[in-house]
Amino acid sequence: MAAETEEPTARQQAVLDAVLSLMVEEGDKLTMTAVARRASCSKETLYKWFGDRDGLLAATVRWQAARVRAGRYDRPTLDIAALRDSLKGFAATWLTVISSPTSIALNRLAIGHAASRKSNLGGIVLENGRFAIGERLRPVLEAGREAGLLAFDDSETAFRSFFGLVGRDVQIRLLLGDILSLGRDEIERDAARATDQFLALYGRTESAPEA
Amino acid sequence: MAAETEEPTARQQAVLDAVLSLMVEEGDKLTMTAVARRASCSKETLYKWFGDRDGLLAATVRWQAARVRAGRYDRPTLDIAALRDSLKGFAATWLTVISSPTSIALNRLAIGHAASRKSNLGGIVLENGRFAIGERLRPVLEAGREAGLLAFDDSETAFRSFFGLVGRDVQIRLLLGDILSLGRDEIERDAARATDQFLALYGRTESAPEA
DNA sequence: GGAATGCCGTACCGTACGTTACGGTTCGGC
DNA sequence: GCCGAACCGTAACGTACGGTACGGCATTCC
Repeated sequence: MAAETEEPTARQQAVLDAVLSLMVEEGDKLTMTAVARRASCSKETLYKWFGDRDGLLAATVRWQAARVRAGRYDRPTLDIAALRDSLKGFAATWLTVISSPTSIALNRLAIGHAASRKSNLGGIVLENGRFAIGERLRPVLEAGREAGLLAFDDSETAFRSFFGLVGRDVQIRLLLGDILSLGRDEIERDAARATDQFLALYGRTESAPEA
Repeated sequence: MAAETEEPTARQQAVLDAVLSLMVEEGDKLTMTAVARRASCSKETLYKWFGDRDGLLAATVRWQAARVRAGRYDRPTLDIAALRDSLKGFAATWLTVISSPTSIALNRLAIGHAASRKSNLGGIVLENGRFAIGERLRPVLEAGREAGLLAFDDSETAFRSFFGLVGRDVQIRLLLGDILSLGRDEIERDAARATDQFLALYGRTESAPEA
């Protein structure tokens, strides 16, 4: 019922964190009874606060999304080094997010829910994941274009190529249960590689094939 | 119990097709009773043939995989035009597969199963999807390198970049329920773009940043 | 022709889980 | 000190579904 738009109370946040931890640890044992036990609250309270199971899950997704979105990025820059750093930072952040156990569990849940029709968790996850990062990266790309550092017709197309170069097969493999440990070093290296490749494709100083 | 390695009988194939159709149409209503009704067989037969629910699902995944794997590709080529065509063909095939309702439903199922531990459908899907196409593309890439058309240290790394340029955000968006219609024209265009970008990054005649 | 086998349809069983109900406890306001 | 509200813990209910059992029918084998 609540948590539709308003901020959840501290106690409710604790409950949602319990859902997240349970989701990560137990995977599919995400039963209302288990949540109540983990959060040390009664099922009656869960239903009073969140309406039903889907409401609880939706609130959990939103709660985690709000937490991830906390990361901020500075305004568009001008020289190529700053642009590269900015892109690399985005790439590293994105890789860190999608390889985190929380993200994996959350996406699995949302994808499972997308199979049925009700309560599109998938939409919420997309809105706060893939689309949110796209919206945040767009001004960077367009500033790069205005500064004569990048060349592209459509920023969305350019972003999607960047997205592909960064993520490659990582997310789908993790979601399907592949063991794919991404350490900090590996993420940094992959982020740098993806950024260099993107600049090779869309940078003004290099060859620039059109999309 | 059966269908572990041997080919399923015609009647069993009909059952597995029923599972697939039900999976695509109903999403999560994939109950044993529903399968039996759709396939006009008894539940007893289902359990006799496939052991339990997971066995049925595993057999279904294998059955669909065998069908997809039917597509064959000619041996490595030598000139740049043939290489480009070959890559473009792979890209278009891959996009067609991942955007098909069957693939979406199957991957959703496998991802949901990956949350729990038992019976890794995820492994089977990975093995017959992502990894199978990688193995098939590798000789093409290596032939291209030997012919002096491509430059890369590790064919796996090169392939993963190609994979990212082709798929981008398509699969995760579809899995999360985003409406993203990929027509034949769009697939052809995307495949061509991804191939050109890949060749720009790894082709010998262009700039070749190292991975 | 009769027995056996394979399979369909359906009824049945046990369990897990979402949801509700209720008794007991804590706590803020008067 | 008393009242009501909020909430915890747990019991109880209804249902959905995986899995099993059984009666009937068709086909095949002797």
